[in-house]
Amino acid sequence: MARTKKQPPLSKFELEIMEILWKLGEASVREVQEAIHERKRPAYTTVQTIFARLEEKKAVRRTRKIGNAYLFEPLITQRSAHQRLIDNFLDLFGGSAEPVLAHLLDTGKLTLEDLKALEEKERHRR
Amino acid sequence: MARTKKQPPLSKFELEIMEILWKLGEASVREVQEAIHERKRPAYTTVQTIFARLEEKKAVRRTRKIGNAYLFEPLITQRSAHQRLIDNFLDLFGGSAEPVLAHLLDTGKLTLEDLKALEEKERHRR
DNA sequence: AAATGTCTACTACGGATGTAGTTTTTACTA
DNA sequence: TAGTAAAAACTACATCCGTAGTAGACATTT
Repeated sequence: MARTKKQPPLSKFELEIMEILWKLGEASVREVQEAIHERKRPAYTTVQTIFARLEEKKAVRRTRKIGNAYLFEPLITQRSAHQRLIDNFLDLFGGSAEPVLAHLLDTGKLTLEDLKALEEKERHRR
Repeated sequence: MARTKKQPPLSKFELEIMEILWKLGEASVREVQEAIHERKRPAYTTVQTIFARLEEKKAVRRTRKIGNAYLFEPLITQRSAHQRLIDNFLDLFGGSAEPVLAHLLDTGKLTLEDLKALEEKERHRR
């Protein structure tokens, strides 16, 4: 079958940028940079570099130019990116979710109540 | 309080080596290298390098020498390493497990039955 | 049009990681 | 004890990532 070119993974910071872009829909480097909480706001050119890398990775593309700045939009969905992240992570644990869940329960990160709530939601979803 | 020195994270490959070492308990570089399925078995010196890095990270230590080879043993538990991995991962999703779980359910990686089974186990565990 | 501000494009750099070659040491063997 | 095999120790290197500086282009404002 026609394989869709496999996307390279996004790094933590690249993902943060994408999260903002998914929220804004279309934005300039400046807008994204300023959307980052000032405590952790990196230099403008740092964000620019990330955009360049996201472009290479085909995760975003330039749409149009406003003044002398480009606007960008996502080329991948939040859902697919998250999916990829989760899959990669699960791979570390042999590919199945169960051991991870067990761990979450074991450490109290997930409670019986959480489980029940999820179950309820799941039941309604279908 | 007396802080226990924070361990640096383990990379994917470092973790794979650790998994083998946890299973073997105490082993030489050679033993670990040969325990890797030949399809993905790296050069002996590659494994050696990883052991050196794991030593730096205080994840393993040399115990004794057999012939001219050292034996190594884990200094950290599998549990703690997994915990760290999971925590780091959850950070990507805002620190809580719920969105990840939702995703797993959404994509069928986790079913209602899985949830119920987990719930049962959890109930018994306490 | 000249000055000023803002943006893009390019370059850089250190640490982490996967990967392995080369040199030196060590231990067993003939 | 000299030779050889195996391991240790050291060195190397490309790629990714976070981080940002600098030079040159372009747009907006006097």
